[in-house]
Parts: sequence; C-alpha cells; structure tokens
Amino acid sequence: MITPPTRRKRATIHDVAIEAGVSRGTVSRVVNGERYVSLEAREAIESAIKKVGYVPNTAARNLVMQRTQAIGFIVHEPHSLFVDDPNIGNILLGANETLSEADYQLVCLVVDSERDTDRITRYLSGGFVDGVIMVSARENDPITRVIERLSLPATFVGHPPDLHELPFVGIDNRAAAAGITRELVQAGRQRIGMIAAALDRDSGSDRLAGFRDALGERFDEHRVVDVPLYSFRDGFDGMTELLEREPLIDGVFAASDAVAAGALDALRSAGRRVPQDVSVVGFDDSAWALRCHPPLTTVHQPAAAVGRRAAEVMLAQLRGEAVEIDGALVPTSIVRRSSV
Amino acid sequence: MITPPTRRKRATIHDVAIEAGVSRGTVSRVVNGERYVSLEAREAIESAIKKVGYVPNTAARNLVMQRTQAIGFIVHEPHSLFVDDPNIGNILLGANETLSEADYQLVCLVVDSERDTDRITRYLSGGFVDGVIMVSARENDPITRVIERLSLPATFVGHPPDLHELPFVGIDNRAAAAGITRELVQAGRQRIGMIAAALDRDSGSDRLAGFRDALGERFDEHRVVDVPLYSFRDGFDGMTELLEREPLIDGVFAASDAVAAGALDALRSAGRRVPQDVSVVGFDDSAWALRCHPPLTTVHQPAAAVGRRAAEVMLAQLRGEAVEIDGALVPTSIVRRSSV
DNA sequence: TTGTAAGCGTTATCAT
DNA sequence: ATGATAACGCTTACAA
Repeated sequence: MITPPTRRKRATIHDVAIEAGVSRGTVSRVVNGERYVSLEAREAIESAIKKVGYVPNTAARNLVMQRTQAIGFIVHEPHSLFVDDPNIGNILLGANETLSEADYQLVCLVVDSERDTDRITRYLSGGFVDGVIMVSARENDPITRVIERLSLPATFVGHPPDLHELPFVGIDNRAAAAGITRELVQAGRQRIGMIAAALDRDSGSDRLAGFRDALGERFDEHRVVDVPLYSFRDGFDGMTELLEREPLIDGVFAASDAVAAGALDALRSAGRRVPQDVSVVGFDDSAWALRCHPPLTTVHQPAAAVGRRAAEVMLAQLRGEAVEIDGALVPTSIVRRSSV
Repeated sequence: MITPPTRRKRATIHDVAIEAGVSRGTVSRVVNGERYVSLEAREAIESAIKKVGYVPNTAARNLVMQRTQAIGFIVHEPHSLFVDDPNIGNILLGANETLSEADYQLVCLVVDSERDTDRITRYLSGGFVDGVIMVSARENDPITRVIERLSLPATFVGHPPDLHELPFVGIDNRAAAAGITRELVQAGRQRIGMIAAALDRDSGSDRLAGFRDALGERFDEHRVVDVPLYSFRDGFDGMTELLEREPLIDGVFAASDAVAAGALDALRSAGRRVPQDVSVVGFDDSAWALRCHPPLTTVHQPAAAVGRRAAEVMLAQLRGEAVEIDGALVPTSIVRRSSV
C-alpha cells in the first residue's frame, strides 16, 4: 500500500530567478540556451535550477509559443487489426525515427470507439499537437473532417477516396498487386482467383484493380471472393468459398499475408498441395510470410520507409513548404519464396 | 502540389464574448456547462461560438487547471518486440478502454533510441500528461528515474527489480510458469527442458523460477538454455541448442508462444514429432499459439484485462486514493491444445 | 446572473 | 547583458 502520490509543487522560473538573484528573463534565456548571458549569471542560474529542481512547464511554453513540438499519430482501426497488423507498428517506428531526429515527439492516439472519436477531436482542437499523421482513415471519417476544419497540418497513410486536398503517402497497391499476380501467370497457372479484402479502403480496392489489370481478358469475376478484413480467419473462409466455387483453381492472390496464411490452412484441409496443385501469393511480406508452410511469395511493403516518408512530408508542411499531394509513393518489391 | 497549410488564426473566448456581447467569464461558464447562465446569454453565446468557429485552447486551460486529462502509455521495447508482441497492443487497447470511459486521453509514447529517452523526459516533465502507464520498463531505466523525480503518478506493467515504491500490475508469471510446466510432468515427460528468454526482466526470470518450482528435485540446469528475446528466431536457435545438449529431450517449456513457434520449427527440422516425441508448451496464448502445428498448449494471459487494471490503478491514484503496490495481479489460465 | 480582474508559467520586446 | 512588462487564452474568486 502506498500513500497517494504527494505531488510536490513544482518550481517555476520565478523561484529560480529569486534563488539566483536575477530576473525571469535571464533565466529563460539560459534555459533556452541563448547568447548574451554573462558567465557569472549563467552559473548562478544553473546551480539554482539544480537546487530548486526546476523543469520548464510546457503548457505555459506552448501557450506563448503556439506550438508543441508534438505530432499525433492516429490509428483508426478495429481492434484485431491493430494487434495483428505488423505494418502499423513499423510505420509508427519509422515515423518516430524521422520525427525524433527533428526533435518532435510522436504521440500515438488510438481510436477505438465512438467516445474516442469525440475525445480525439477535442485533443486535436486543443492544440496538443502541431500536426497529425493519420493511419488508415476510413471513407467519411469524422476525424478527417476535424482535421480539415482545423486546417491542421496532416499527412495520411493511404488515401481514402474523400481525401480531397490533403497530402498522403503510401505504396502503389495497384501496380504491386498487378506485379504479384503476374508471378502466378508466369508460373503457368490457368485458373487464377483472388481473395480480396477490405474493399472499403483504397488498399483493398486498389489491390483488386491491380489483379484485374494483370489478368486482362482472362479476369473472371466468378473467381474473386471478397472478405471484410485482412485477417487469417477471413483468409480461411475466403479460400473455402473459392474452392467451392472453383474446385480446379490453381492460383490464388490473397490480399495480404495474413489472408494467405488462412488460405493455406484451408487448402491443406481440402487436401491441396502448395505449390504443386495451387500457387498462392500474398501481400505485405509480414512475419506471416516466413512462418507459412511453404513460405510465401509476396510483395515486400517497406512499412518503416512509409512511416519515415510520412514524417518527412509532415515536417515539410510544418516548415511551410509546399508539398505534392501524392508525391510520396514508396516503391515495393517482390520476394520470391516457395509458394508459387 | 498543395500550398502550405494556411493556419487561420483561431478564435478565442474573447472573440466569442464580443460577438455575443457578454463577458469572457460568461462564455467560459457556458463552455464548461456551468449553471447560472441565463437562457438568453447561453443562446447568444452558443451561436456566437458556432459563428466564429471557437474551440477552446487546451494549452491555456491546462496551464490554469494544472492538469491535462491525458495519460502517457510508454512503450520501451526493442523494435522487433513492439511489432511482434500482441500483448502490448492488447494492453494498450484495454487501458484505452478504461481511460476513455473516465474521459482521459491515452497517448502512447514509444521509446526507441537514446534521443527518444531525452525527449520523453522533457515531455513528461513538461506537464503534457497527468500520469503514465509504463510497459516493460527495464532494470535501471532512466525513465523510471524521471518518473520518481517528478513524483508523477505512475503504474507499471510488470515489476522491474528496482521499482521500489511504485505500483505495478501484471500476472503471476512464476505461478503460471509452474502450472504450465506441470502439464509436461503430468503428461509423463521425463527429460524436460526450458527455453528461457529475457532474463533481464521480471517476466523472464519469474518464468524460469516457476519452471524450477514445478520440477523441484528433477530440475536440471543443463536442460535450460537462455536466449535474449521473446522471439521466433531465438526460439529456433534455443531449441537447436537444447537438442544438441540433450538429444533425448521429450518436453520443453518455451518462455513465450513466439519462442515455442520457433522451437517447433527447429524440432521439425530435426525430425522430431510433436507431441509424439516431444511435448512443447508456450506462454501468452497469442496468435502464434493457434497458428502453430500442432496448436500450442499455453498460458492464457489476459492482456486487455491487464491494461484495464493498469488504467484503474492509475485513475485511483489520480483521485488521490491509496493503492496497493501490487494489489493487481490478474489471474491466468491454462489452455490445452494438442502440443502436449 | 454577470462582469472584473487576478493569476497560471512562459517567451519576447523593449528600454536600459 | 539584463530587467520590466506585456502578451498567450483560459478559469475562477469576488463583486456587483
């Protein structure tokens, strides 16, 4: 049992000034490392600071400076995805890296309920952050509206369709999907299907579009099943359905590695061998890809690089530079393993 | 290309007051929903607020109120773990849920480099948050010191050895480890080993202690290998070494599911069958557990509940209530699947 | 019920 | 080089 934390009153610049026998202005100058302070004063102040245990109050500083040196990183995802999707973590880490170098604090805000939306709105309005990086906004997202209303500097990862004038970064899902689909074609597969997922977001619909692009004439709507989430479970279910619709299927593009992993399980249950009977490819090159049997041929998505890029675009805006709305598509690559 | 975001000057209470023809005090009362405002004034103010697009400036409010309604959630982990470990995400979600109900904003801060440590220190000192929930502090963690120095209300998840008077929540790793080890014993395994991980943190060393407890006389130091991280890779390597040391091993307790998954792979490579030749158990009941072949018998760790509990302890402190230092061990359970 | 005014802890512009 | 002093936008006694 511990007693309620005694929150000792914090020392202010005023206290330091008195202790050191100078004015508050001089203390402020020392604290902010400005020139034009006598060695004498500086030393007196520094020891005073130590003595009274002074730490600057950022709320006050923010108030007068009108900035916070903090950037919000908003994750608007259903539970399962935040936990499952390694990309988000890597984007976060990448963004943090770049922001950190520029001496900005990244604060990650997760939106998980109706309540959260309201609170985040207040948080953003309240001037806690100088800008936001928004991951996986949905179409018609209330938070997007707030950002617009506040004209808060923002960078989106991915581009929901109703993102009019706001800059975004991301990968070219469509081209990458076409590329990975061609792996199936080049392997000589004849009846190629797709487990499409998350069609309500750009990444999902773009991947489907890319699949279609690659197949051209040979595209067959009957061979694509769509599932709500990029999840293992949905992959399993999707594959099961695909198998029902087209038992002779011999190639499948799963919209993500997690989906592919589920598909692999379903295929195994149905007695199909991979890659002998059917080839499967994924998307993301996440931890799933290596863990599967056989390991997946997939699209490598440089999540950390995307995060860094998002941070750079953010910083550019903060510096008042003009930025390309979509000048930041990060290139992907294909990694070939044994599932084709 | 978009032009630099024109940050239009934000309306203040003052503007609203003028627009509505009342004093700032009255506006403030309306904004904070206090009583004793005439209907007339209230209506005038509300429409004025709408008209000028007023949103309160939280920095100013914080300054005068000396609180922020925000709680920091500090993740101090090496890269790989943050991305790999589903527990952290679930703890975060659980904490957010409880905090959200109490109208607190959870802000997640990731510490990933030396620089970050300094910046977080400033951030915490700066009064951006009213308290912190600290996940996976290390022994002798500089951030722990800062928290102590500021006497900032805090709750730790897990308890690094040098956490003297600060409250923590968590699971009873030692008892749980003993329990899961007994599954191996009860299955009649004779040569039981352990892949211990992360011995520099309490969870790691407690799990080892529990293993030892369960085995008693039969504990054999030779059969435990220790690896640095709770990772798939380390699990693979650890199992490989264990096999070298003790080829006839027939039961292994892996310190986490990720480690167990790696171990399973190594076992497969070595031509051992699970569970016929060797039983393996994990810890966490994470997504790994189900994904393994065979699925893992493991300790179910209620991560979201831990997060909620941490948040409750935090809120209690904020209310000035006395809290038990370790009054919050969340119970675990064993989930039996087919790896034993 | 409403207005007035004194802070909250900084930074920044002046003189000096 | 340093000290006053005026903001910054808000809450909150206290008066009216």
